Amino acid sequence: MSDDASTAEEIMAGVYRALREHGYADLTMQDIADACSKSKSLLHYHYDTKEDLLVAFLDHLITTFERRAAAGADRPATERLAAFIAWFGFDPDETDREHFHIALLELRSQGPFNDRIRSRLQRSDRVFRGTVAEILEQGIEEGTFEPVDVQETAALLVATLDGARTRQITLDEMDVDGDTYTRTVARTVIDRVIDPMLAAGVELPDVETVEVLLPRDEPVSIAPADRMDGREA
Amino acid sequence: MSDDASTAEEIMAGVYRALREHGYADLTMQDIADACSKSKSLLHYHYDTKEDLLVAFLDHLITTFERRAAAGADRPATERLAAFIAWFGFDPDETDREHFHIALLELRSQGPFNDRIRSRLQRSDRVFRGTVAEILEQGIEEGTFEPVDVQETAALLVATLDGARTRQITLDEMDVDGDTYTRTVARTVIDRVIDPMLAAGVELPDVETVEVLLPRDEPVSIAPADRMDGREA
Amino acid sequence: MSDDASTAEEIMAGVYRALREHGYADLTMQDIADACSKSKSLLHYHYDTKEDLLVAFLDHLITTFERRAAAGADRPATERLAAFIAWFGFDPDETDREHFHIALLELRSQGPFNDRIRSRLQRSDRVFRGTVAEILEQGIEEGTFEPVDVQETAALLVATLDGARTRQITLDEMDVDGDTYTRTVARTVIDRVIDPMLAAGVELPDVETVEVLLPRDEPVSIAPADRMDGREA
Amino acid sequence: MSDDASTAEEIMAGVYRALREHGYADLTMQDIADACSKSKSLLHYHYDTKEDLLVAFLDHLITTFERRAAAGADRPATERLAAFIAWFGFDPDETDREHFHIALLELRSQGPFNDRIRSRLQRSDRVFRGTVAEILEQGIEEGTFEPVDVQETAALLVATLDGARTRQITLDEMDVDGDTYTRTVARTVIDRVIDPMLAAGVELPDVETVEVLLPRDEPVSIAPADRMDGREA
DNA sequence: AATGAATGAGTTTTCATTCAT
DNA sequence: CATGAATGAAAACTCATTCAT
Repeated sequence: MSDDASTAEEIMAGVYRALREHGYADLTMQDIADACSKSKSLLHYHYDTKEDLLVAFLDHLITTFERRAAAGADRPATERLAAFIAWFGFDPDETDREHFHIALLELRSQGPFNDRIRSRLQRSDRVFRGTVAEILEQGIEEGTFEPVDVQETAALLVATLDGARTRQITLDEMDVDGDTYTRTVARTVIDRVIDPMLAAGVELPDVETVEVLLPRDEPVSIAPADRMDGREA
Repeated sequence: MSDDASTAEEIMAGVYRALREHGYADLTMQDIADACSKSKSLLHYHYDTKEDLLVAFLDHLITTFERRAAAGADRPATERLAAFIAWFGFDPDETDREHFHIALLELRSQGPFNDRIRSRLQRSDRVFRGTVAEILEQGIEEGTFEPVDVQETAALLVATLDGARTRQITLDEMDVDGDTYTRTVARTVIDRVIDPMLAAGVELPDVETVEVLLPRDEPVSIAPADRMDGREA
Repeated sequence: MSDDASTAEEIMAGVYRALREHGYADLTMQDIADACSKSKSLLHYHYDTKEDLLVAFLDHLITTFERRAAAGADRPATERLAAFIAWFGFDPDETDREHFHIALLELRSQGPFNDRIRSRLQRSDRVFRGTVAEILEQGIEEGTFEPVDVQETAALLVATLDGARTRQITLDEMDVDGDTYTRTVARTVIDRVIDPMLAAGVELPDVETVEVLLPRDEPVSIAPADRMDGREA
Repeated sequence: MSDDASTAEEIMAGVYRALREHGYADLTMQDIADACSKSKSLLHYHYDTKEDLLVAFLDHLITTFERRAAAGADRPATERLAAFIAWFGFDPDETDREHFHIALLELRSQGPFNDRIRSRLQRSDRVFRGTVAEILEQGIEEGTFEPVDVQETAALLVATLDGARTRQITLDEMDVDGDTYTRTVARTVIDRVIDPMLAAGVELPDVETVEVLLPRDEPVSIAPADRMDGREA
């Protein structure tokens, strides 16, 4: 299995790299093949069509995120929230993080036109908002957060952080007062939205130093059944 | 010139329609030609390359927005801000508004890979944030807004509204508690961010009923220089 | 029109040549493009798919035959029948004739698998048998043929001549007693089937010397509407 | 050997089935592999190339026919001739019979382009015509047939029956007066060609009820030498 | 200004074949 | 014997762009 999984993983890594180098619109099977040092034919051996491959990649991307989010579930709510915000904009391994968002942004532009991709984007939205909502609920139970409408707040936070991230990526290096777009917006949303929500005496850990979710390079094994379906019996 | 302008306008309208029907990645010159009932050759007569055409279209899109924003500059700040928010998510002519955002979203995915497009996206960001910042300054001067960091607040509002809009478009009909994503987020941002910013006794006009920017169909003439110059630096 | 028709004609001639050089199974669009000194793209400009092109070609082939058959309709029945038989196996321009049959044979192998091709083959069968049946009826009316079952006889003659022709083509130069397969069979079918059908004193003209249908190279104009449907308006 | 033969037989059966389902032009090794529930690799283990496999299949097809024909050699000539005709068009197990002819028809279209296939088609022609010729000679010796040119008559009969069969297969369900093409033509050829050839008082057994050649399912062992030798001269 | 015809470079996909196991 | 993984070569088809008119 380790060998099989490795091929699938190499392909996923290839999509990842190719996607951020070329963008969705200019992404060719050849680009992906080059990015993982395999042949185009092999990609088609594992995934019937380009779309199948990209859909599998989206699934992979989201599943990876889910596992990372789940991995921090035992920490206090304030730390988890700080980690979530940090993941959007303060990761020291900026490059790696940015690539995740670029990949998602690129595929996102296909949402309005491709049902299969849209259904994955919807899943990713449920995962994002669900994660934040769960953190908020935990905080309210713990007494560290004032009671607020959890769904609305989650929607606001995700929209804001995602919007900031998207703008930063697409505009590249557009700074506000010498800081990145995402950092500026994240700080402001903490000041204006999150701090007022915290119970008296509670403080959000510094998003600059909080440990971001999972260690970055934990291998996420790809279940062959999920996305490998060569044509032969 | 009226005739020239009309052809250019028809082409721009064609790009607009083709872009939301096919998306950037699958947009062909033929799609655009079909959408404006012209021949591919004619598009190439006016714009040397497909990229030239799309860049001209982005310029057109942003200029149109600028004029609309400028047109409301004589209204009070609270009304202007309500109108800006409404433009993102409460326009009764939902379809038309959505198309603007789809068009922008599609081209945005090219930002990281295309300098010419990115420079236009940067301009559009300056226009968006600049408009909000100017409204905030006006409100502070008028005394209807408490003094806040104008740049930060503008960045936050634009990121939030844009993020919500983007998610709504790409996810299509993902609702939060029976409302659209954008509406939910807009209401929440008003509650948590804008209302606390208003001076005592001041109220934001209802975003559901405020008049949204400019009349939608004012013709925006397209300067020939913008579209004929072939490659730019 | 002459110019348009010329392009369509050149393409048809290219299919004709490519088909006999490569056979249906190994026929590529490139083969056809080479055979008419055009680009593959041009073929796709005029015909959306390879299948469309081949279907158009079959239509062209059958229509051409129909016109040739119709052209001899004023001759006496015995002469027409002799000409029909000669067309199958005694044409002095053997090469040209053989190509028609090779083309038909190749496409025929697709009959059981392709509805559109099969419907054309059915049309060609109606034309072949109809032509013979009409000749027989004319002969019976003229009194040169004994009354026979016209449909059955036409079916027999077409099956026999076609079967002989097919075998000759696929076996290549399989001779019976130093004559070609088709010649042998044609002579035998004249002796055993046709001669007994002739009225007393009537003789079938010599199939070796009778004039075969139409002059071979009359241009058959191809109605653009029938088979040209580029995508542009 | 029984096990070896069984694998080879399964493969031959696979070619048979795949050929009639997909046709020669669209026949892939994968189709054949699927049709015999084996892997592509196994096919290549037994036959170096696709062409080798198809040539072996043709050999198999013809050998099978030969054995069937030989098996009836002790019956009277009229019965053998009726059985031969019946085999073309009156077999109660119509489906099975039709598949033989489809398979042959499909490979036949390659005759003009492939020497190895053509040589097998020539062999099949010799077998067919030889069988009929031998029957005719036997009949003449027995005194049931009038003396006729045996070669010519055999050529005529084979061409006619084959031509009818081919048309029926490629046109599918083209009937003449409510009967199948082959039946109509077979009846007519009996009336016009065979009956006049019979000695006075002799009658051809009813082709509808005569026993057709061999029992259909006798296993035909495949000589290993035939299929293992790779390319032949 | 406008178009239809034409093309070259490239795209996804297919497929016979090979190879390691 | 038998298979799954892998690949190179080629297939149909696409598309931005050019050109003659």
